[in-house]
Amino acid sequence: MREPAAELLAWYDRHGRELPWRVGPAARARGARPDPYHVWLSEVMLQQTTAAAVRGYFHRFTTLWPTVEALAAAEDGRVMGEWAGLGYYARARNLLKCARVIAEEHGGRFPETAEELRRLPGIGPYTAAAIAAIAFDRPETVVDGNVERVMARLHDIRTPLPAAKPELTARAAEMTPRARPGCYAQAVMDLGATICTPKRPACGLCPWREGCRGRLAGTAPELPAKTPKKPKPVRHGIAYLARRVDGAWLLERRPGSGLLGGMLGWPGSDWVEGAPEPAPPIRAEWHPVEAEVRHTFTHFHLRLALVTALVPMDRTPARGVFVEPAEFRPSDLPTVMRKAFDLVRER
DNA sequence: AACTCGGGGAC
DNA sequence: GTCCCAGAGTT
Repeated sequence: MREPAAELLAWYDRHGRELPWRVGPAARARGARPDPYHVWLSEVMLQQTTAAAVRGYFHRFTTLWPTVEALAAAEDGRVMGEWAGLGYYARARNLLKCARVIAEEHGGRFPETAEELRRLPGIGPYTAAAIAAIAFDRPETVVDGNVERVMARLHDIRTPLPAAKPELTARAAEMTPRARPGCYAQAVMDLGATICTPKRPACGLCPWREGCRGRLAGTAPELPAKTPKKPKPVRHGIAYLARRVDGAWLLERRPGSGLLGGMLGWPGSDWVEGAPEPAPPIRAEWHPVEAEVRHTFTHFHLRLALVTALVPMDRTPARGVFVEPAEFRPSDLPTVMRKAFDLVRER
């Protein structure tokens, strides 16, 4: 049998997924390389996000902003609006920061080494290695959730995450080939996404089944072990959806850091575990809405009460700004805010 | 090392 | 409902 890396690359050439940010086998054979801008953009979008969710966003971003310079020149609110719904909004803020550093300090070209890439906003150990390997053919080792799972099973490593991370990284590095490191990185991740899945792995189809110690020991489906996570508390809040008589909606740009940072939203109370303190953003006759918005964030469940009001033209809000119907795009809202709008719009 | 930070699909 | 996902930044 061939080296494991060669075995996996052969599997990848036959079974690798076709994705918009990838260069296919035929083009690669002609010497084509992926655009580093596309690699970077896709890798940031793919952080903790499935390929299926990224597809449409990747297409819209590359259409609106074909180069990193074009993205660097975009307005913040426009980029945040296009990112709306994809989640983890710090990624979008750092995406813009990074684009502007690349445009202004690097002449519009991405650095080619993982070490240099790592210093840029929003590029951590994984993304730096991924860009260096995929875009610049550097023999870097990428370690994402897929690689951790594959390595834990292949080597039957039963230490729970995150403590097992250094060992998993070391194992992954040992196996990384000098040839085609970008393809190899994507191959391991494809293996994790399609064969070595979290539940019910398809070991019978796996190119590494012969040497897999986890499969032989019967531990594979349970690996990697993880330290138990805390239960999510329930927080409560009130959102105020004010409509002016001309149809404008009262919206607020959220602070540039923290939850939903930099995104557009409805003014409201703090979100707390007890009873929320009312905080109407404008003097008006508020009407409660029967239904509430339920939404789950990374570390808490939210139940959001909604109130609405119709306000006259001459009244000034204490918080937020009125946005005319012509310039209001519900798709600019993060999901929890869009849910609130959808509930109120129907009434 | 532990938290914070979204959203959707699979189960 | 829980778990997972091509993780990074902060404390």
